[in-house]
Amino acid sequence: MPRISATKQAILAAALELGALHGISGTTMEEVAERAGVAKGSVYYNFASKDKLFEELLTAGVSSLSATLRTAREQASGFGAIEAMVMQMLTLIAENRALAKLMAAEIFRTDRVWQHTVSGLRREGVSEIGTALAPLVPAETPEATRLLMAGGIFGATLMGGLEWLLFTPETPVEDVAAAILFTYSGRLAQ
Amino acid sequence: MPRISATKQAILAAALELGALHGISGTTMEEVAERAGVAKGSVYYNFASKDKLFEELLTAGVSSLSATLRTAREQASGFGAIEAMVMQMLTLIAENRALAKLMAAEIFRTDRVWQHTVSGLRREGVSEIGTALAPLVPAETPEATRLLMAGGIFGATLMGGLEWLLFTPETPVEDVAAAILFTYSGRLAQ
DNA sequence: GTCTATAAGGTGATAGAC
DNA sequence: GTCTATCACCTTATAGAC
Repeated sequence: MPRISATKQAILAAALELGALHGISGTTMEEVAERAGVAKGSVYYNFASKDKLFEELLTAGVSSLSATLRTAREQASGFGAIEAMVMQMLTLIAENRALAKLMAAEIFRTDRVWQHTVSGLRREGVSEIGTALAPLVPAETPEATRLLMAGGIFGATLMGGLEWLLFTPETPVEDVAAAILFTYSGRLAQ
Repeated sequence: MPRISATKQAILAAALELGALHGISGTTMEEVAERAGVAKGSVYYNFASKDKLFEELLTAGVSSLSATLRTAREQASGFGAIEAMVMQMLTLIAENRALAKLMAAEIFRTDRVWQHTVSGLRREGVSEIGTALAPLVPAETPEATRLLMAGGIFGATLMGGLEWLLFTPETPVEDVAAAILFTYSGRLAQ
């Protein structure tokens, strides 16, 4: 017995697809209703407001990313943890392409009601990577510096992942991960 | 004698600040006019439409980034070119914080009239970095792989730069560049 | 639970006086 | 060149029938 009705699920799916396409501000509740195959009144029966609707979508995405990164980190050690996190994050992006686009567009917004939610995405993602970096950087490295590095790895994976899906989607995920990880091998700086 | 009137400049400045704060869709022409200290009619006298207004803003930003990266690349060689590009891109982001936020939010949009403009930002940025990478990667590396790496470096710098400005703006730009570049030293993977 | 109809307010854009 | 006034439309949200 699903605790989420078919209608609610259809609305969420419609909102996700449209939001990825036109952004959240660019998506209207009318369009969402039409795409979900229900009337606008039904959308408002299931979600109190447009903000609540998208917040639910984003919250689910944040949880999903956090859990994925944490699991990847715990299943490997040393630099292997970074490798696993990059790989798993790329897989997640590929599986939830629309959600990834939606979140990428919102990630630096500071004026939304769900700001806390999306900000949590970056913070949790970056801090998971930061934790994995701790044993890999010199002992005297300040935490802020480590978080900047983590932000860089997070950003590289996100940008690389979206570029991959937009321009060369036929490339296997392993190759994309390998390309990003190659930059950390030290062979560029030789 | 400026070829751009004071009014036009005030409107562009207002649109930039508001756009960085609320996004482009979230910014109204009424607000832009108010902040610029002119009437809405004057905004429309200077810009044919809201789209044209923001397109002008974004176009200027793209040119600026492209020029900066090209200059940085040409003034150094080998890995030094990557170092210079990261450093100059961070400097540019710091100097044009609002523009950087505006562009970051639009960079993966595919449905806007200025899509071509913003898409050009990423493409030109990534391809400049890709050019600098050519002598640094194994000879048999496909171009697509090299561009994925370049996208990663671009994404790392953008994300690192925005995190820097949002959370630890007192950190000197050199330290931020050093943190990002450290990840390419190979010392993480040892 | 889902629908239709409508309210209430905002938005991009234009006309025409000055 | 800049202003005020206004249009036509769109958007979120709600009321009430079924």
